[in-house]
Amino acid sequence: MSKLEEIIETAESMIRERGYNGFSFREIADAVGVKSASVHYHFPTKGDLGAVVARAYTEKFLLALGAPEAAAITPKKQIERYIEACRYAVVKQRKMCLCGMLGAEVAALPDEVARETKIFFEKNIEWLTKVYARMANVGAAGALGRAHGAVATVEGAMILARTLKDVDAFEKAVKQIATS
Amino acid sequence: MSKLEEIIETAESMIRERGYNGFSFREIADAVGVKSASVHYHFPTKGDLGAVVARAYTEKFLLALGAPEAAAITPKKQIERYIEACRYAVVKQRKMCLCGMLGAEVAALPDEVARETKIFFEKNIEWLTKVYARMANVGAAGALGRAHGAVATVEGAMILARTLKDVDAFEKAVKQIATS
DNA sequence: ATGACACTACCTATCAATAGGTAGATAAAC
DNA sequence: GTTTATCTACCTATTGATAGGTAGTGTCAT
Repeated sequence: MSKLEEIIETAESMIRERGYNGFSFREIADAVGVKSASVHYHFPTKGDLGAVVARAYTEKFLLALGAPEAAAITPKKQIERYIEACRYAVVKQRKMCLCGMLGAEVAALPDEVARETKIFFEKNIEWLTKVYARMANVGAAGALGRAHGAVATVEGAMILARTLKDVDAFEKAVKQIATS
Repeated sequence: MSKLEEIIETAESMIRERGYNGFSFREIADAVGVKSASVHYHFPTKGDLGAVVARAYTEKFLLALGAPEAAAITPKKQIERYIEACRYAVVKQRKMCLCGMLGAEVAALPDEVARETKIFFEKNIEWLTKVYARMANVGAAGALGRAHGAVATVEGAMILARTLKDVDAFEKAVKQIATS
């Protein structure tokens, strides 16, 4: 892996653990094994780095979800897949969702980072809305509402699990979306 | 209002806007009209301040909710009151829930602040579980699950509304808890 | 094939600003 | 005359960021 990729990966990990204001160029440089000036070479400002990390995360996340209109898989299974992606983040990686973290801190972010964070949620809602719309008993407005509810619940469930130091809190919280 | 009270109030406001790592003693001092050394007089360390702010917030929040076993009010109305408290925070005050913010950043917090944040969620879940348990069609396990789901959804809904700059996203997201 | 040049990705060294925190003086209140 | 709440002044560490140097790689006209 190139130093550039290592920087992005390390930054993602640090933001997901301690937030945007919880890491520094020097910490990333130390973790990667370069000097902080080299991080600035790739990303002139902290906002540049944050925006690239957020965009890469969004892309990776959506790729893992697959196409929302995939006929080979039931919508219910797709919702379970969505939850599974977040479960992996909080249970296995023991970290927040990157954009859940950035979303909480949104008022403290440079514009370009806030913009990418917003896009993450817009695309999540778009994906979930399409999936819910495929369900038999759900109308257009209902799908949109359920999509908002699902994103919110999953993000909140991650906060809950980490704060309570109890991964089962995540399971309890998301059970509603999975079974509805 | 005493300077001490002003410091606590200002700290709460700043944490809810930009997070624990998003404010400094000097900013609080400037906002209150004292010197940063005077803030240190009341709160020797940042952790001391954070812990007091979190504890005060929890107390205030629970007081606004009232007793969970209040027979004069239906459980459904109590859930609506819970949502209303959070709606006020995000729609009127345009800020995160203090402990939603701290919960996201929990890995970056001093122990004493993380502890108070955890207590906030434990008490929220306790309150909601008691309320849900009063509902006719809900068992003990169901009440606990619904309580976790409600806290998570509400916290996530606040993140969503702020990031999307759309207060209606909060309404869409919490609609599920209100009508279930 | 070779020398000149430019580009990439790092480096050293440094900057001004800000961070959390401390020591000790002061002035009013009890 | 002790306590309370503030102040001035300062400390060390860290922050995001910049300037300028360097080693290795590739390109290209001669």
